[in-house]
Amino acid sequence: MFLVVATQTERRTETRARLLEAAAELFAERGIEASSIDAVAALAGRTSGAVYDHFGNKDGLLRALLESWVDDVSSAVVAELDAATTLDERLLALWHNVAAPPSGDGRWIALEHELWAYAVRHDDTRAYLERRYRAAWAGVEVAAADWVDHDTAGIGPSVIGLLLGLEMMRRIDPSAVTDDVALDALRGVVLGARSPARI
Amino acid sequence: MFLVVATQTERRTETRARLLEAAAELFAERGIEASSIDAVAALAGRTSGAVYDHFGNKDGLLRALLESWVDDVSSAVVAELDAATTLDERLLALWHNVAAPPSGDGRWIALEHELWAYAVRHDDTRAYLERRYRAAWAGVEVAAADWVDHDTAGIGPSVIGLLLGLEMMRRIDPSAVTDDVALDALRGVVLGARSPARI
DNA sequence: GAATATACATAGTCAGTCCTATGTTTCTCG
DNA sequence: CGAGAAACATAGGACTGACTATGTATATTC
Repeated sequence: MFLVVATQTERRTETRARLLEAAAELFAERGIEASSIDAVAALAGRTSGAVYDHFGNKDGLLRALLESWVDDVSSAVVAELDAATTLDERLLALWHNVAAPPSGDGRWIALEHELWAYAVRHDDTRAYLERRYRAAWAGVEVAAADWVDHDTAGIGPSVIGLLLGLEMMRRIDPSAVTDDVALDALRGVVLGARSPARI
Repeated sequence: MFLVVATQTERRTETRARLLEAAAELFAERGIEASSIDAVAALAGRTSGAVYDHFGNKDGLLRALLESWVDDVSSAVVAELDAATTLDERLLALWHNVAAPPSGDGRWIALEHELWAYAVRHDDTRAYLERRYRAAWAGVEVAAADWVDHDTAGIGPSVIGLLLGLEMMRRIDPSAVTDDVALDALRGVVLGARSPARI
């Protein structure tokens, strides 16, 4: 019951890819702790033995998934941002990448939430996620500096947090978070950042 | 090994309260699925038998916890909002109730996240959470209508989402989300809601 | 105050999970 | 082409968790 593939290296590479793909799918859909190694292996068309040979244990699988995944998303976002010219276009591009990701893989945001929930309870994963978010925050602040004419220092967490929070609300009731609602909120955070209260 | 309390009703009432308190504690700290019935019972000074006699199964325990919890938080928030007079004071009161809840129970936001994560995968709990959030959104919109002089329809999900999202970022790195950062973002969302882009 | 009901405790079942040890088939290399 | 290695598969151990069935001490009722 073995695949007949040209070389061992090819077979190993494909197995690794299938396992990571299956893990991403299941982790996003059912949650990390609720997904068993056997279920991941089965979805990949392999058995648990393959997982342990490749990743050692469940944590190794998660770690490998994160590594293979780091900037898939952010690079996709950057590409879309480059194509936009007005502020609203850019903000909408941001939101669409969260709410309705175009690039095949429409589950990354669910995986992001799952990862956050896992990380806040597991210190080593938390450290990893902290680096990741710091980079994302910095990326937002640098990009936003080109969009508006005031200081954008410190708005990274607000923008990323708003995007994730809006997605949470959208998962509760999609009709409550239209593009207009999201756009207004994002514009408010980016533009109103340092403006004094008007009331 | 039985408590000697006046009446059976009293004993039952106290046991129920202790079990719910323990469930809230563990669910918030370790997650719902990661908390065993035995652990909840042990923390409450009881055994699993008590849990099954009171709530039938684990889902019943969660359901009861939610019921007992519905507006504890929102009523606390409303009280603090009444004491505030300026917009910034109100927004800061909102944020502090999320970031550093004063009322004894500093875990409600973690429980809220845990509940959200659980609900998006369990339809019946999701239906419950939907009602809850709709009420919260409406509450925000009604309250905000008194704070600003423009239409606040539709900002409920943005404000709630921003609060939750900011708290997520704060859990990753507390120093990244200062009161000022949160206040700026909230002000932006509330004030800039329907204003046209200025750039 | 005996019979019954109540409020739990105790013991045990069954299924699921992570992981280890070992087997088997295919590939690789001299 | 034969020996060894590589890439998995298989079997099983040890544990945990939800849930059930039953036992027992306390309270209530007649």
